[in-house]
Amino acid sequence: MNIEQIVRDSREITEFQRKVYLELLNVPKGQTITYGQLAKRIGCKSAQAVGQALRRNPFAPAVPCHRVIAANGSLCGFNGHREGEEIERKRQLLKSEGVIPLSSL
DNA sequence: TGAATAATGGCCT
DNA sequence: AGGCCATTATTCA
Repeated sequence: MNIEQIVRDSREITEFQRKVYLELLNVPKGQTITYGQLAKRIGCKSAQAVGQALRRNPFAPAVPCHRVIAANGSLCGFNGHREGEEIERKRQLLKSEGVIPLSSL
């Protein structure tokens, strides 16, 4: 089963969060998006709401939350707020996708 | 360049 | 209704 179907079938989340996850899945690999841009895409006016949705996201490893970055191109959230070995692992994953051109170098 | 502050909008308790 | 947040833009040092 695809993650998208799981998101659509999940009623444990609000429509707003659903849009966030779907839009996030809609982001092509190797392509990053800021909270503001993602929020705007789903018709939201606040990037914080998107950040909250990702933070509360029940599909943590399923959704490519690592493709979402801050407006200044910095790795926020998974690398800026919470610290852990798994976090660095995601950072490596980002590099594998072509993200992080010369910011965290 | 980096840190701190104010404003914004939705979600949770 | 109040508080929280994985943000953003602006300002100060």
